[in-house]
Amino acid sequence: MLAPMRTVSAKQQEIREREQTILDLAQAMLLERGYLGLSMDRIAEEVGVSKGTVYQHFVSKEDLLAAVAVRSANTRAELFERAATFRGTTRERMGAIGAAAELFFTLFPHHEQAERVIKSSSGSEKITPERSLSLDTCVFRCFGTATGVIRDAVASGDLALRPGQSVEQVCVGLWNLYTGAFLMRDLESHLNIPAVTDPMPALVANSQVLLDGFGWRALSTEHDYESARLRVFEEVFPTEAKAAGLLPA
Amino acid sequence: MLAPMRTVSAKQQEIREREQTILDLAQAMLLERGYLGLSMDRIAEEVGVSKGTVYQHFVSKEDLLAAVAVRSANTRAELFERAATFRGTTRERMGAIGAAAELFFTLFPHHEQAERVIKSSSGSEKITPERSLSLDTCVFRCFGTATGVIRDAVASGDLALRPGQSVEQVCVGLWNLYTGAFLMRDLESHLNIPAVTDPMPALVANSQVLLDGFGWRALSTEHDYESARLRVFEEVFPTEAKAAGLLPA
DNA sequence: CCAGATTCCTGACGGAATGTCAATAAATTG
DNA sequence: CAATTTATTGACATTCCGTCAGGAATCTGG
Repeated sequence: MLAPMRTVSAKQQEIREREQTILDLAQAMLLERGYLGLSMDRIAEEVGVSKGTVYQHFVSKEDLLAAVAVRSANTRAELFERAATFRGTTRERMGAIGAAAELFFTLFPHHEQAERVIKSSSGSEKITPERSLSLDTCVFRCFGTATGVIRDAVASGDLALRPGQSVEQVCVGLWNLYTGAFLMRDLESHLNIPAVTDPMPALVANSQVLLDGFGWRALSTEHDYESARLRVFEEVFPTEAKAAGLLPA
Repeated sequence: MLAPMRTVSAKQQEIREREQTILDLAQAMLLERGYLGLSMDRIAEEVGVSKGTVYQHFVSKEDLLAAVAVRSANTRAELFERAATFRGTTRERMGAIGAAAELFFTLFPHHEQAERVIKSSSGSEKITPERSLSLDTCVFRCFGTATGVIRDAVASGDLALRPGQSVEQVCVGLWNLYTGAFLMRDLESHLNIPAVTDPMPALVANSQVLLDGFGWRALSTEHDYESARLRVFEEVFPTEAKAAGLLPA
C-alpha cells in the first residue's frame, strides 16, 4: 500500500521538480540573454533530458515563458495582498502596495520582459488557455487588492473623489506610473539622465505626488511617508526587502 | 551633363523609395503579426526584390526594426517641439506636449512594440550604431523640450518645486505615466476593466492630477484644461488630430 | 557609342532553432 | 510477472536568418 504510493509520488515529484528546474533555467536565460537567447535545445541539454520531454511540460516556447510569468505573477499578487494587511492609515496601506511593487520589480526583473514577449501579438495563441487565464487572474487580484484599499479610503473619508473620478482611475494611475518606470529601467537606463538611470527614487516621489493630487489624506506634506515605507519593509517584508537590498542585511 | 545626373538620381531615388516601402511594410507586418510574424523573406517577396537587396538596406532584422522606430521617433520629437510652441500658460504648454504624446501613440501604435523588441537585450548589438544613436537622440529631444517647458514654469513662478524635487522628476513622472498607459493598452486591453480597456480618458485625467500634485498653477480645479486640450488639437495639430480621430473630420 | 570599372542584385546555401513523432524504455497495475 | 499505460528519446521536417560568389545593371572616361 505504501510502497507503490511512495513510488508514484517519487516519479510525480521528480517531474514536478524538473518543471521547477526548467522554469528556473528559463527565467535565468531570459534575463541574461533575452528572448532570442532562450533556446529550447539548450534548456533540454542543461536539464539533462531530451527536447521531447521539455515539450511534454510546455507546448511551446511561448508557453514556457508564460509559465515563468505565471509563477512570478502569483508572487506579485501575494506580495500585494500581504501589503494590504499593513496596519496604518489607508494612504500608508496604499504606500505598502507601492513598496510591494518595488520589491517585485527588484526581485523579479525578468517578469516584465516575459510578459511583454507573451502579449506581443501572435504569441498568445501558442499558450495553454489555462496559463493565459492564470496570468489574467493574477493581474485581477492585484487590481482588486489595490482598489480595495482605495475604496476603504473613500469610505473612511481620507479620499474624496471629485466628479468623474473613480477608484479605477486612481488605481490605473499608480499602476501606469510604476509599469512605466520599470519599462524605462529596462529600455532607457543607458541614457545619461539621473532620474532615468536610477528611476526608483523619482518613482517613489512621483507616486506620492500623484496621491497628493488626488487629495488623499494625510498629504505627503503633512506626514513622513518615507519612514512609513521603511516600516513596511521591516514589518511586512523583512526577508524580501533584505534580498532586494532595500534593507541592510 | 543633365542626362547622367538624372539617371544617377533616378537610381538613387529608386533606392530611397524602396527603403521607405520596406519600412512601411515592416511597420504594417509588425503591427499586424508581431515580431515573430515579421519575416525578411516575406518582405523581400512583397517588395519584389531578393533578400540580399533587403540586407543591403538593413544589416539585420533588428536593424530594420530599429529603422522603423527611428522614423516614428523622429516624428515624435517633431510633434513635441511643435507642441511646445503652443501659445498659452506654461501648464497649457505642458498639456500640449501631453496631447502630442496622445497623438503619437494613436498614430504610431507600432512604435512602442518596435522599441521594446529592439531594446530587449541581445538585440541591440545587431543594430547599426548610428541608428542606435539616432533613437537615443530622439528621446533626448523629447526630454529636452519637456524639461524646457518645466523650467519655464519654474522660472515664471507657475511651478514651485519643493526641496528634493527636480525638473527631471516632473518630466520622468509624466513620461512614465504615458508610457505605462500605452504599455497597458498593448498588453492588458483585453481585461474587462473600463479604465484599462480604454485607458486614454484616465490617462489625460491622471496627468492633470499629477501636475496638481506638483502644485503647477493654474490647478486643474481653477482652469478648464479639457478645452485647452481641444484647442491644441485644433490649432497646432489639425490634420494629425483628424487622422487620429481626436477631432471630427 | 563603347569598353572597362564599379556598383547593385540574385537566389542557393549554411546554420540554427522550433516543434513532431514513431520507436523505445520505464513505470504502474492486476 | 505479464500487460498496459505512461514517459522518454533523438532523428526529422520545417522555417527563418544572414552570407556570398557569380552575374546583371549602371556609371565613367575616351
